[in-house]
Parts: sequence; C-alpha cells; structure tokens
Amino acid sequence: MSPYDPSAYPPFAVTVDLVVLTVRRHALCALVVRRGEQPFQGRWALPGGFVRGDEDLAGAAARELSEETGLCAHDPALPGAGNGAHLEQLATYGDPKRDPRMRVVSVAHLVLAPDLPAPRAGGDANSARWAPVDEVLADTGEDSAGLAFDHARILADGVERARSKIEYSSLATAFCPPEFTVGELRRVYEAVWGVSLDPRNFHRKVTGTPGFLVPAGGTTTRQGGRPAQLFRAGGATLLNPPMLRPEV
Amino acid sequence: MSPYDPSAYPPFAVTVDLVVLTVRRHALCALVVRRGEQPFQGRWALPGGFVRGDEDLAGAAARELSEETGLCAHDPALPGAGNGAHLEQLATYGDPKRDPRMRVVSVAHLVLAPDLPAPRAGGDANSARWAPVDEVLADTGEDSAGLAFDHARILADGVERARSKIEYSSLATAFCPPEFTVGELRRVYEAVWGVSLDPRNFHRKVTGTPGFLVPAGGTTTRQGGRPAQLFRAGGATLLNPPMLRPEV
DNA sequence: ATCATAGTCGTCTGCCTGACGATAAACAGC
DNA sequence: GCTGTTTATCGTCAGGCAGACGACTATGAT
Repeated sequence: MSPYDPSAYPPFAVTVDLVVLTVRRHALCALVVRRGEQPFQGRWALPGGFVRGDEDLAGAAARELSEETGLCAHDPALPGAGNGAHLEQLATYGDPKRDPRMRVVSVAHLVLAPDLPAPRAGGDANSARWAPVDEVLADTGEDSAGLAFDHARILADGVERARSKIEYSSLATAFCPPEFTVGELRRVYEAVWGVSLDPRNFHRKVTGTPGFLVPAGGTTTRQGGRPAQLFRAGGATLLNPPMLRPEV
Repeated sequence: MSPYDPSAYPPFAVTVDLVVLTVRRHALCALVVRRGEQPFQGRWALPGGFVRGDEDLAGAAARELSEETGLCAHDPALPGAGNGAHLEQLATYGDPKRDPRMRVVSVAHLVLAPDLPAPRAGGDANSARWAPVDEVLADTGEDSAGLAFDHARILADGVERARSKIEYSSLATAFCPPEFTVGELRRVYEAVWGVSLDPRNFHRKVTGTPGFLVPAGGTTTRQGGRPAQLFRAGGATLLNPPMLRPEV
C-alpha cells in the first residue's frame, strides 16, 4: 500500500484529443479525421495525439490543433488577442479498455473556431472533414458508422459544454470572424442550440449586455438585406445576465 | 512524427487528487492531509494517489475517497441513491514540472460531502484535517504555508467549480444530510458563496423551484427558533431558473 | 415600382427578484 | 406566566427583464 511501490503506478500513455467545433452552413460541425492504422482503421475519429515528454497538456493540444488545421490556439488565460481559436480543457477519459492496445488516458480539449475555408490533414484533404455533429452523433451504438474509440462520447460532452457555455459567456463570438454582425452571432446561437431565436429580442439582448459587443464602425451587406452594423467581441467574458436557451 | 514511434509517447504516471469540500461551522472547508514523504514532506496536500492498472479514473477517485474518509462516493451517472457524497471529475493537471520526481499527470476530482464527524487518514487523526478554504488559499505564493505541488491551484479550481455549480444545479443538497431544513440549505449557500442571503426570499425561491426539494414530513428544532420543515433533495438536478449569486 | 430579405426600434404583458413588513413557534431568563 | 430573542414562514410591492409581436428602414432581385 506504500505509494511508492512501483507496481502501484503502472505506466500510462497520455494523449490529447480535440473536439474542434465550428458553424458551417447553419450547422454545428466537428472536425474528424480518418484513421490510417489499426485499430479502427478507416473509421472517423477525433484528431489528437500523444503528449510529448516536455510539453504540458494545453501545449500538446495547441500543437495538435496547429498540425491538423493550421489554427493558432488562443489560450483564454493569456490576454493575447487574436484570430486564434478558443481552446480549453474538456475532460479526461481513462477507461482501462478504451484503447485495446494499451492503457491510454486521453485529456480531451474543446476548440471553438470560426468557419474555415477547408480542413487540412498533412496535405491529405481526403482524410479530414467537417462533419455535422447531429449526423455523427445520430448513429451512436452502430459499429459501422460511429466514431472510433470512445470519441462519440467525447464529442457529445464537448458539444454539451459548448451549448451550455455560450449561455453564460461570450464564447459564441469565438465562432465568428473578428468582425461580425448581430445576425451572424444569432445564427451561431441558433446552430449550436438547434433552435430559432427572435431577431428583435436577440438584438436587444446582445446589444444591451455590457461588454459583450463593441461597435466596429462599418456596416455590411452579406446576406442581401438591409446592411448591418459590424461589431467586435467586447472585453466581457461572463455574461450577466446570461443568454437564455429556450425550452424544448 | 509517426504516432507509433515509442519515443513519442513517453510513460507517464497518472494520479487522482481529491478536492473534498464540506461546510463546517458556517465555513467552506477542504480535506487536507499531511505529507509523510519527500518532496514537500510535512506540508499539507490534497488527498490522492496513483491510478491502478485496472481501474478507471472515477473508480480510483472513489477508492481514494473511501480510504481517506470512509465516504462512499455517489456517481451522479448512476441512479443509485444515497448517503454517498457527490463525486465528479474536475480537471487534469499535467505541467511537466509539477512533480519534481517524474512526469505525473493528475486527474483532479471534486467531492461534495455533508459535515462529517472527523476525518481519518489510516487511523492517524493528526495527519488529516478540515481546513477552511479561505485560510488555505490566503497564503498562496508563500512557500512555508501553502499546499504542496500545484494543489492550491487545484483547490481554487474546485472551489470555483462548486461556487458556480450550486447556482444552476441542486448540488448544494450534497452538503446537507439526507433530511435538512431550508435554513440549513441557506447556510450552505451562504458559506460557499461567502455572502448572506435574505431568508424570506431564499425560502420562497427554493420551495418554489420544482423538483428541488420534497417535503420529508417532520419538523425539527435544531437552532432554538421555530421548528422548521424537513426536506429531502428532489429529483431535479438542474435548477430552472437558477439561484442567483449576489453581486460583490 | 414592387417584392423579398434582413436589420433595428418600440410597446406591452407577465414573471421573477430584491426589499421588507408581519406573523408563528420555539427557547431563555426573570 | 411574561417578555425578549431567535428562527421560520407568509405577504406585499416596485423594478427589471424576457417573450410576443407591430412597425419602420435599407438593401437587392424581378
């Protein structure tokens, strides 16, 4: 029972897995890559990889993100600005049988990114894609179509985290380009929550919450209606009062 | 760069650390144990230990909890009832230098428990105690008094999680015995948040939130005033609308 | 010119919250 | 027994916010 009995702390492999979410064509999408090796060869999986001996967990996640997408992670702890995506730790998965090869503990991270031109996976465009999360999570339990390992569970947890976190934080702006309109922000909420929101009440709410949005000056016509004011994300990270997710 | 290059996944030790919180004498307290070995010998630290080769993370946390306190963890995923304490995963800490001996990744868990008679640590009552979190976290940065390793940071994260989670969930009842009064529940909120709440508005709020409390039948005089109704925790886990934490 | 689309400003009503008065039921001390 | 203290519980009232929805504005399409 001595805590220094070597048999008491068997070696583990530690990986990071990434739940990279974005909003594309009014749908919440996750980045998935096709596995090239056993096990689960040919199946879709979340991007990820092993943590190296000299890097911390967030660093490993940022490196994997950069390798898979070219995105620059933006650690919310740092005041650094940016076009970088939001990155935060999600949860850790360590079931002894989650990887048939060996004992692997995976520290999942959540990344929220604006809509990107196209995913890249080491130049092989065919092996990475944005998959609508509803489709990916629909066939949970079926062995043929679901994600590899326990990645469906991880993805579901990441989606749930994103859905709840945009309620009380300004994180929805992480899905938007640096300058955006109120309508674009509303479509983010609608896509992530899977609901439709009243444009008038939404506009009143977000423009009335102090620190959420700051006017960027110009106006834009991107959708063919009346031009809309452009905004940037304000300094506030916590929304008070929060956005209310409609029932049902 | 091959993901199967053995040098790319160096072995890690994986531990679980526990942030065990309770409310004692109107103060939020955390369980801390005195370290018997180097490094940080003699310093206070969070309870924890190595994950065994055949157990999952929640199982390791429940085992450590049982060993340190005799508490039976109550996994919120299971419908099992209980006097067991609430246990949930908190976050994972993996800085390469967080343990000077070797590369250790620690999966911290949060435990919320009712006030217990006394902590025990393998029979040595002197090596475990309930420490008010305000005191423990007050001397952050001082090398002599703070917790070992990065445990002050872990504790702060756990406290923050508890503070925010009792806003929108019924988790505050985890700090109460199976049957409790509205006043006792209010004192939990006051201790965790460090504020004082209006008893009348609090009573209206908690008794009016569906599923939060169910009457247990009897009444009790525990504090010397008018007898209070006894309640049990209701089935609801998410409070809608949430409790509002006062400003300041 | 007319229509369709999207954005923005107001109004109204109901609900919730915070502030706080009032009553009820126990105990302590005289 | 009476009074003061403590705690619990019920009510009232005003202000604020959210949902429902009407009205107007500014663009592009036909």
